[in-house]
Amino acid sequence: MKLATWNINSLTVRLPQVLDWLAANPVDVLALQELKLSDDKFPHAAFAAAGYQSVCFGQKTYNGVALISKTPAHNVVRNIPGFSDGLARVISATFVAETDAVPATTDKSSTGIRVVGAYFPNGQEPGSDKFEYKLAWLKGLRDWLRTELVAYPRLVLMGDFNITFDDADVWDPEGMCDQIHCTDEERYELNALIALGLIDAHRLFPQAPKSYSWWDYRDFGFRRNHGMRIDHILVSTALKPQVAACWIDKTPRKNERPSDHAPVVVELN
DNA sequence: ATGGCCATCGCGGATGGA
Repeated sequence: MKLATWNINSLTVRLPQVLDWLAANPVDVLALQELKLSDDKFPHAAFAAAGYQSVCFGQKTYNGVALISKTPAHNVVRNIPGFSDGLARVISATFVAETDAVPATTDKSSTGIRVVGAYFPNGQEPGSDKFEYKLAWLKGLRDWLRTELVAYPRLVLMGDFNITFDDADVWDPEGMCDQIHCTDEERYELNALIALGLIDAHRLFPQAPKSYSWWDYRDFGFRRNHGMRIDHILVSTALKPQVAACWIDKTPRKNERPSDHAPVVVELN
């Protein structure tokens, strides 16, 4: 089973690139972030024509998330139950791989994989109202995931986290020290998610140094590899033995009018 | 360097992103 996450920074602009990428990289589930469109504008038909189903949680202009999949999404949940949020940031569902097809009556929590696709708040600047919202949202996510992991031991949390783990995820650690995505408060919350029983799939494998998932549009950021690794795939401890590979696909960042983020992919046996 | 780029809304320039 292959899963991927990609912040596409407007599905209206990037739909052709997403379809091209899926054609070249068939995956079982693709989590998208920053759709920047409302549900009534979501291109279900275009994905269906490419052989994919889709469930979305859209929002006009900002945010918006979706799960694109080969097999149906079961038990779809939008946002974080228990955390009041007016923004469309999280969509979750259970998926059973085509090869693992089971009768419809079977409990999918035992054979399927629970996928949580999330667009974490940016936070803008430490100390700002948006930063406080980011920390509150992270706490809400953590409290909810603690019980989700009990209900769904086979769980993948993936998306645009807008947080780096440490200096290895940052092209300019000195310049970004205590800046947004790199503060101790954000990293504390990220490690608190890890402490729930989640593992960074990227670091289960040897990776090229300076592997990033986002590069600033300004100042030739991609060409100079001035980036950060802020898009992550975390797998639950129960899934860890099945993780076969994890990589960042920089190819679409070389497109014309690219998203500033690259897709991250994980392969499960 | 109070910046650079990009998307949105909407038609100028502010806001948000990261």
